[in-house]
Amino acid sequence: MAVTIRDVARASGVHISTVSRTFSAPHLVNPETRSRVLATAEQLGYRPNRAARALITGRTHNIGLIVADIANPFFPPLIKAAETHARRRDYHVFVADTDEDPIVESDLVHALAKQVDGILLCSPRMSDDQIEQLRREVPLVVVNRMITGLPAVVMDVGQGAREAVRHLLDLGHRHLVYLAGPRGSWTNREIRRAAGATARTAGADLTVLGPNQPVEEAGAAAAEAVLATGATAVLAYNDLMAIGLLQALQDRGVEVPGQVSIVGIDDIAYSGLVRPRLTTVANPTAAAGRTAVDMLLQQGDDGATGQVTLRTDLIIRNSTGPGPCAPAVAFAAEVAAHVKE
Amino acid sequence: MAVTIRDVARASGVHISTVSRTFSAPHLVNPETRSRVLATAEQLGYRPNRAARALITGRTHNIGLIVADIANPFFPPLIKAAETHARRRDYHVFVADTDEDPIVESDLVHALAKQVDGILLCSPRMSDDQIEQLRREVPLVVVNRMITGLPAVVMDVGQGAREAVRHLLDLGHRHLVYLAGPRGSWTNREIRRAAGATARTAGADLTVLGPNQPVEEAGAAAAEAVLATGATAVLAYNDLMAIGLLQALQDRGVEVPGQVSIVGIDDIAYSGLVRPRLTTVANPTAAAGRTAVDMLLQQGDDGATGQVTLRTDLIIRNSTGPGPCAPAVAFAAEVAAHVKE
DNA sequence: CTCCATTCGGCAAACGTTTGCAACAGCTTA
DNA sequence: TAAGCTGTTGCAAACGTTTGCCGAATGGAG
Repeated sequence: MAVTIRDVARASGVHISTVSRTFSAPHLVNPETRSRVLATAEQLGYRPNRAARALITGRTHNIGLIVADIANPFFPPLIKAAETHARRRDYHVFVADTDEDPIVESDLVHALAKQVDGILLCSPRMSDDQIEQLRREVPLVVVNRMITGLPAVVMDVGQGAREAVRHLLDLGHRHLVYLAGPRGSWTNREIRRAAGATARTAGADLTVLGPNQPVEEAGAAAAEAVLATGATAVLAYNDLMAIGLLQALQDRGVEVPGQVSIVGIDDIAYSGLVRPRLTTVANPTAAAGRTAVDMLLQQGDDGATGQVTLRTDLIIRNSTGPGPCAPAVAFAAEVAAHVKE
Repeated sequence: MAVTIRDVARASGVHISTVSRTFSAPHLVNPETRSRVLATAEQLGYRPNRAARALITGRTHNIGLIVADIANPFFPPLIKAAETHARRRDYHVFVADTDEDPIVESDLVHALAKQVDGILLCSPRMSDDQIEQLRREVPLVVVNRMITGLPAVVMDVGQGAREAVRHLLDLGHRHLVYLAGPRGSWTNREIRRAAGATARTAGADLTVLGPNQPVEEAGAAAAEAVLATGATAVLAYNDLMAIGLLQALQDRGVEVPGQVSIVGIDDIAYSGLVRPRLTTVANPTAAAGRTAVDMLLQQGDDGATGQVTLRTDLIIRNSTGPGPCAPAVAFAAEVAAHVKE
């Protein structure tokens, strides 16, 4: 059916091993022979069969990429970057979607394990233990989760959350809400901790609302609860929820940022589309995808299991504005300036 | 290293062929033996090696999914649906991104051909000839493109465009713009043709602006050109461009839909987020993904090469409003009503 | 008790590669 | 001139499965 190494060998009058070497170890074959083989291969339209190659070398040149939800706009840039980067290194990428379900996640790792050289686990919802377990089956790199001893690339969302809270504090907000993300999310815990600590240090209140599914609807559904807390500023687990909340508040006649300020996280492509434009913490998702691929591919060579942290950036747009204590804050700043003199 | 069929055979005291049959043809093995084998397999953590299986059966149980741009919000729902659907049928999905480049597209098909049982080509940018060519290398199903003799699932964007134009006409617009999509896009040609015909029949003007990359920036960049035409309504190749245009117009102080009406196509998740909410043609992308997978998997069985057309729906939101001839249209409608009586 | 059909399981070839080993030619070196 | 390289090629085993074929065992019919 398909043209194999054997056909090429016959057509160019050499042994199949020579053809094989022409492709996998060119320096071992005479340049003249090589070009002859290459020519006939080209002419016959020969393409090496990766399955056969994988069988003997044990390397499939495939990697798996498991995400919670392909349709969540946080992931596509990461997927795209990872895929493009992997392809440049001659790897193909299986993409799979767990629908936020840890069971599916674990099943997927098993199912993919034999077909790939490694798996990128993005924002996993499994327990640390489970991940440790799976790790013995197949090389793993986790994204957006820190597990000791496991190679990981995380976006420093804690730093971003701190900056965001400080920004709100500086604006004169004293009572904040953290609109939490899904149970099992490492990112969620990080944000919560960082935001809580920053608020506490400043003597401000932070109410946590959640857990929630990381989708727009959850943000919208939380509107009442947010208003009930009496808080004047909200940090949301992600932009999707922030946008949902933003629109639900607007529908209720609540002004943003007039009455309530909102900060999202991720800087998805559409956070700049809503009005007011969303203040948010930008995540370097594309860089994360590329870095994760690199780490996965290097893992084979040495046993290096680094953990890379990528910095995040607060992007101040128009969904945040002065809070009730803005005058006091301004006064304090002035005093501080005088003291400095 | 990994546990193979041989290990299971040894551990359960049967021949490897029996183990193989236990998995691939259970009815051929004694229930008692079968459960024993299953038990040891489970205990040893045996997972069949798909590469080896593929080598002998010729079926990889993988499919390829090639899209122009993963980060374009049109695709993720399609990818997600296809992946989930495929997995339910025990297939894994390679996802690849061509960056709108027909060369990359063709290379990708070649590269993937030997590793998959078929490829889903979504919104391909190649020429019909090239696709016909590739088709002989690997089973293909194209999405959003109609090529005679080739299995395809298309969303009836022509119908959607007609509805959209009629909607604008009914609102009293007489001079429309079609903000075209990328060269090589079948969808683009369809929309253009349908919109042009509908406008012409009604004696209205339709100016085509393009081709353009199907991204927000292109929509924004077209703002001046749109205004220069003097048109009062715009149909855009996709929501991304429509949104870009919408915001660029607003930035220039042009009221939407007061001065210019805008209709998008796709109904991406974020078309409802902008203000005014975007009137758009909803595409059943998830259904398309599932259908395409089904067609691809059936293709092996029989040689059926159907072409499925999925209907689209005009969703009227707030980016479209009355045009300059609204009174005349209303009068005509009234006359028509009287005539009917 | 014999014969036949049926069920089950073993044997071995095959899938398309890679790769260690050996063979050979043509050199260089001593 | 012998010995030893170096560069190039062929040979054959191996990777983990599937599957056509065959033989053994079992049970029922006659």
